[in-house]
Amino acid sequence: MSVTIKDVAKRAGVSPSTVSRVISNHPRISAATAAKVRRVMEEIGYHPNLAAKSLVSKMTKTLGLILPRPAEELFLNLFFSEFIRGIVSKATRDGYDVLMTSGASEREEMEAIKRLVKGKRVDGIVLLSSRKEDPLVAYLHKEQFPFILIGRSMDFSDILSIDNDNEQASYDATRHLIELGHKRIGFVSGPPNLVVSHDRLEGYKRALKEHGLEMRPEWIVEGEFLQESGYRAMSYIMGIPERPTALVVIDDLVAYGVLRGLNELGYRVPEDVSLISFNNIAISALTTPPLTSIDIGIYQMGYMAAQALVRKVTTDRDYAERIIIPHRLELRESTYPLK
Amino acid sequence: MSVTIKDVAKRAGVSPSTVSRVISNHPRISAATAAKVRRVMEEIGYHPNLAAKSLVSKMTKTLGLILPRPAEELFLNLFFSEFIRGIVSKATRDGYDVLMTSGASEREEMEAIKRLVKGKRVDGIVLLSSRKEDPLVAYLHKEQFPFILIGRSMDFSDILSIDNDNEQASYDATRHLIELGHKRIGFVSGPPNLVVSHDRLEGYKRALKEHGLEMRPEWIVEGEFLQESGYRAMSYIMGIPERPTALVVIDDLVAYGVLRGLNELGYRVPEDVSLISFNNIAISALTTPPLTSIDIGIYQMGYMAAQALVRKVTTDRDYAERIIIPHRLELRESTYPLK
DNA sequence: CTGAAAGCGCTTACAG
DNA sequence: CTGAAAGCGCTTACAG
Repeated sequence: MSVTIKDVAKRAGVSPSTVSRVISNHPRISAATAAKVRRVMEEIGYHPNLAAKSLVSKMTKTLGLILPRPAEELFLNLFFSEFIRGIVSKATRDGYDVLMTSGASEREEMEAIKRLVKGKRVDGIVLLSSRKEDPLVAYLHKEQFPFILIGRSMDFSDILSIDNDNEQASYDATRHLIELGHKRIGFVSGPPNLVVSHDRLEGYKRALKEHGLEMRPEWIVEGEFLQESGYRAMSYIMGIPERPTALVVIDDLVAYGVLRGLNELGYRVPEDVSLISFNNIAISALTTPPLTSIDIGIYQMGYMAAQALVRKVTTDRDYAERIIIPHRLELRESTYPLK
Repeated sequence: MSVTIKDVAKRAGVSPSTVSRVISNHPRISAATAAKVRRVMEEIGYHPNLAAKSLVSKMTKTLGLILPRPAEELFLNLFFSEFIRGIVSKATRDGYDVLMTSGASEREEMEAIKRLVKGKRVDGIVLLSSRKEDPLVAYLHKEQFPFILIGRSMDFSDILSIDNDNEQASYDATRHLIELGHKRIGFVSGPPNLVVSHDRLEGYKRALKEHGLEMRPEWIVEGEFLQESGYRAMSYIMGIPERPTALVVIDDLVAYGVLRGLNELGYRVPEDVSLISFNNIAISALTTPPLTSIDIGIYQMGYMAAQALVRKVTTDRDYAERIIIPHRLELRESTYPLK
């Protein structure tokens, strides 16, 4: 009923094999034949059936993407679309589509991934999560299925991953405050079990140490990637006798909560407290005052992830690497020289 | 090399046909046979090859999603992830995956869609755009390929689509301001060629008319779905001798710009100007003051879109309908009784 | 440079 | 209730 390779062959007066070879640009096809076949394909509107193609070629030209579960999505949600755009742009450009699935629980997630892998649904997988002892990572690693991890694995060192240098980024953020003359600098962190929280905290500590500044445990608060978390941290941290004059905040959304908290307590930003945060999502330019933020190149991360995964999928050799996306300080009005 | 239906058959001592029937829950299979086959499948880790399955069944169990082009994405970007979540959740629950593609230009977009349709890559398509005279809509309509449009088509009345009642939503927003005692109410709109701008403007007009209030052309400003657009509108609209005391704004992000503009001009919200907007995206609760906004049920729209499309794909009969997602006023601090 | 044939891993009438 | 056979639309050694 729909147009197949046989219809083209018949009409062009060649065999199906030849049509197939024209499609795949086989070198040993005469220019004349190729031209004729192509003309016929155009005429009768032929499009290859991808299922048939992938059944025999074992390639799907598809990249799989596991959506983070709602509970974990909070952090990702705000730059998710940017990230997706990066992945899909590059994938499409390279001739790949992107297939998304999700699972409501860890078990469902695992089933979804098995379906993709065992069902030969995709050629490679992008993993947005980087939990400790992640079972998805362990599974894909064991199966030797091509995948790329966004973030950093704490369990395996030989997997393809893409990340920022979060330690250095946080060092740079802290140094920026130090250069403005701040001596008492606090850190509003995220969940302590996430690698990104850990790395950013380390960078902060190193910057203080290298500049001979004091680091007090009470200046460091852990929390969630939620604005409420930043909000709540303020009533605590601003009640300390020698309170910080500047804060490094794990994420823009958290910084937004910090901003609200400070406002309510009667502090002004940046006059009373300077604020620098991470991720540079859309809202950071929109707050009052606009937030100085470390841009982590979200779109680029998606784009590069697709690029690296396609390369891994198409080249034979074992390919494990850690790709680092550069960060950049976006200076806005929330940071201010200490008076 | 990978486990196929034949391996299962051999090991279970039945024919491949029988295994296939067990997988598809064919009614005339004895319970004993089914149990035995299932056990073997479990034992040797069998997963059906989806390409083979879809080659013969003509079903892909996949929904296609065309990403909006960057240029048009501005409006969608902020609730895009929410929408995707809705689609993917429901699709996954119904056993469908979601395939995303994009095209950098209109031509590329059309090619992408043809590839999905002709290549039998997906069973149905979700279209996020609803431009006037949209060639994608026209193509899918002509091909009779199952699809659902987010928004409203101006060209065809017989296509499956999902939308808000934007006219009524805007009526409700305006009436809210009227009930607070406002008499001079302005409207900050979006691009005039978008259906959504048109519908919301109409609702605003109807509310004013029904309540016997004056409607002045200079109180209506058209623009883009950008915060700069709202920002710029303020220097104009607040310079009018009899300026509005309240504004209906087409989108939260635009309202954010309005807020900034009013701040700079020395007006306070809501004391000097009340503000209500649409979409209730994440940032609307985070502004100062938080914005009263019409929630349009973005997640639900995605969820219902997937549901309706799956139904259309799985049922034979011709199925064209306009689904309306209810809206809801989320009252926050940007609207205020007129003093 | 091109064709005939086998096969990828499934499903589904047809027959029993 | 179950099996043998044909076929979905491609690709790819093999042979010429």
